[in-house]
Amino acid sequence: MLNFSASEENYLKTIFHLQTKDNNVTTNELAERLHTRPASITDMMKKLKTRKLVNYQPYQGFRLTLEGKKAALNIIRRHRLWEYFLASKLKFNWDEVHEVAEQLEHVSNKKLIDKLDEYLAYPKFDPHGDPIPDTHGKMETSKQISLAELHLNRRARICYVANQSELLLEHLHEKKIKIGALVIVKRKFSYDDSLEIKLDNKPALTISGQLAKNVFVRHG
Amino acid sequence: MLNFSASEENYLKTIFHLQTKDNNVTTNELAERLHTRPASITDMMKKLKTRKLVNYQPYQGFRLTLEGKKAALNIIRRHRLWEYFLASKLKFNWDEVHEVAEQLEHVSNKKLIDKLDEYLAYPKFDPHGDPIPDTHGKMETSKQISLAELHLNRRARICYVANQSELLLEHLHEKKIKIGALVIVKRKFSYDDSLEIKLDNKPALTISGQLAKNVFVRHG
DNA sequence: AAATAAATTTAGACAAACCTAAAAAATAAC
DNA sequence: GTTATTTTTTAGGTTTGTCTAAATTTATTT
Repeated sequence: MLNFSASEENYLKTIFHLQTKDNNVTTNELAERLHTRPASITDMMKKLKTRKLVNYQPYQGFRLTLEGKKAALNIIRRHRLWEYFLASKLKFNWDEVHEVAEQLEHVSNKKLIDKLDEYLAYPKFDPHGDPIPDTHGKMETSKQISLAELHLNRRARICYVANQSELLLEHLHEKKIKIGALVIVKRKFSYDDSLEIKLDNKPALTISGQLAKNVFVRHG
Repeated sequence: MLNFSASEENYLKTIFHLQTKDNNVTTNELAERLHTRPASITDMMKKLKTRKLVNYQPYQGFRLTLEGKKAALNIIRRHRLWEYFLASKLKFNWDEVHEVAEQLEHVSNKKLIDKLDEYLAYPKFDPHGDPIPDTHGKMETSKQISLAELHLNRRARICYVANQSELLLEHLHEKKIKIGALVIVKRKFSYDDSLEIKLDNKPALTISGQLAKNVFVRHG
């Protein structure tokens, strides 16, 4: 595996997140995301092009080559493994892990990451619900979403609860909402963002938008 | 706590290790230790002086200010905590941890380090037997002695290995001599300074005086 | 299709952290 | 106490990754 500077890694990772099947990443888009200036993007694209990590023709935007994608997935693997570590072992809140992982991800030592992965028992998703690539860059294709984002009548399973305050946990207990339960959203009330859901095919119940935002599910 | 570049941190840490009560650190000394050129040391000393981290008068060598020492201890704390983590949780060999910790130590986030410390149950010594500073820079001072100096039949624990050459480390591995092991010197042969020792109450083995001088223990 | 606006690139500069080669200071040798 | 040697510093240069301002290309209006 080649070696990259922290800067190069941030570019690769961010291009990966921005590029889609049919849309190249643009200079301005990337500049904004990286809190840098368009001129800096152009500079770096030239460099990444000579390293064969991006395809780039002036004024045409850019996308990762296969090699670039491989590198990006490796960086994302590190980031998400550290996020998982921070949340599960060090008891960081899920909304605090990203910032720290941004730094840890640049420590590049294959053995470290593979041993960390093993230590964490090969987790498949990070605390935000994003899939963690394995050593070969392969990962699950589903993403964890909040109950508030779940479409009507789609079957999903509760897999995570964010912001685990005393009050929230008590409320969940009250409503008998548990990790692993099958859930289907039956109605959405845009007036107050509350939802009517069914849990494990039991009678429907209503929950607040507040609550729905903190309960996460995965399709399937 | 102020913010330092990885480079600055390496300088601070290394000055801390080199400076003694009565001897300033010299330019060449530091250059050799950091695998850099003397001219680069001078450059950096000027910078660290304006930041009030070292006392430095041209041609007179340098030493850390109180502020610089505080910073150095913080970096050493990070380094040794990561070493401990790598050895105790990720099952790295104790002779592999240094290299990885050299990278991890530059991730600066107080909460991360304090939570790591807590997670590791506030270890007092790293896998090489060096004491780990606490949040305030305080650490154990207990005197280590070499195995060669240990009295007959006194129980002690192996806590440190000096002169960590490839050969020495390999030899230790061969003899299954590990940090943390309980050791008792059973006989001393003045003919060649070799020793007969017991490790963790397993059958006695013989080691050379050469080796004994490089293996350090702590009573207890 | 010409004019205007927006996006992108080029040109030139800067800071950090290193380098080499030459000069200066301190130390050691005679 | 000069001279020679070693150590340290200065002067000037390089690379990486950033910047601003100006030029250029592409896209949008009218």
